[in-house]
Amino acid sequence: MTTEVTPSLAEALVRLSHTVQHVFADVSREYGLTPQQAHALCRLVAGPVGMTELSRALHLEKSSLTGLVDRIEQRELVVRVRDGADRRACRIELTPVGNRLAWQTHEEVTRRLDEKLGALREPDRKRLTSAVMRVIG
Amino acid sequence: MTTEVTPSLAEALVRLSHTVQHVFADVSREYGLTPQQAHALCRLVAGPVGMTELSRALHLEKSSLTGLVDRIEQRELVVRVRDGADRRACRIELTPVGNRLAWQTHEEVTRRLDEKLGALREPDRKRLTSAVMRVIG
DNA sequence: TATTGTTATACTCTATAACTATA
DNA sequence: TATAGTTATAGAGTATAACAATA
Repeated sequence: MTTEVTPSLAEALVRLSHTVQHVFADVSREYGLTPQQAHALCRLVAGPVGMTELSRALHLEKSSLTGLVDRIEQRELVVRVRDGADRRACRIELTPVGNRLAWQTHEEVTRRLDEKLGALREPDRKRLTSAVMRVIG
Repeated sequence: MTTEVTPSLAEALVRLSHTVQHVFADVSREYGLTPQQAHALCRLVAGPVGMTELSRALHLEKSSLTGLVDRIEQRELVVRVRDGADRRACRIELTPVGNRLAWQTHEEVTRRLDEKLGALREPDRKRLTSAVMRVIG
């Protein structure tokens, strides 16, 4: 007889995050991206940002981001656009190809997660979404 | 005027999982571990497993796991124990030090997430937990 | 002085392909 | 033949420290 213990919500969230990361990794890979590259591209869909802000969003040191952006820029998925007002700064912008790839990745990740959420009804989804939003601020 | 769009539940879960990863990375680091090492140690708390099974649990190629285990074994957080029955195989076991570190990491991650979950009332917690359980199977 | 971003360096993580030893 | 695990290799991700240019 197996003793099945219901985990705490926090524990469940840790496991969820690993599951989501695996889905994210699988999808990224199918589109020829590393998970980190895909994460950066998806963040840029919301609009161009500077290196400092992007590094904060991705929870990375700025110096770590330099190489990451170098590689996706070499693949022409993003461009560094010099800031007109502040000559130290730049904005990282998606190219049309990068934008398409970001959306495709995002859609496919969402689709696979939705599959797993299949049985949930709309009122429950709404409630859960707002609960999650409260947690992540 | 900003147009605030409510994300889908799947999108909210992706964002939540990034938040959890950041907490996990912070805590791991404070305990002198990489997130990957911490993940492996936490998985081993459930009991010793072979390389093949551990690589499946961590969503890694076996060959990637070899180095990861090498490094935590050098730090005496785990040991490779040869399997008596199958001389090709081994079980990865936590040492007492590794076990303590795994628990500490787990507890601290849980504590920080619980802080963020503070805003959530019990009915929401229960519903969210069961939705999350459905996703992670 | 503070901030933006890069470079240099050293490790860690990861996959692919080829391999050894055992089943 | 199939499975458990390793090695060799190459590339990507990451942090720290030091730096250049600009504010």
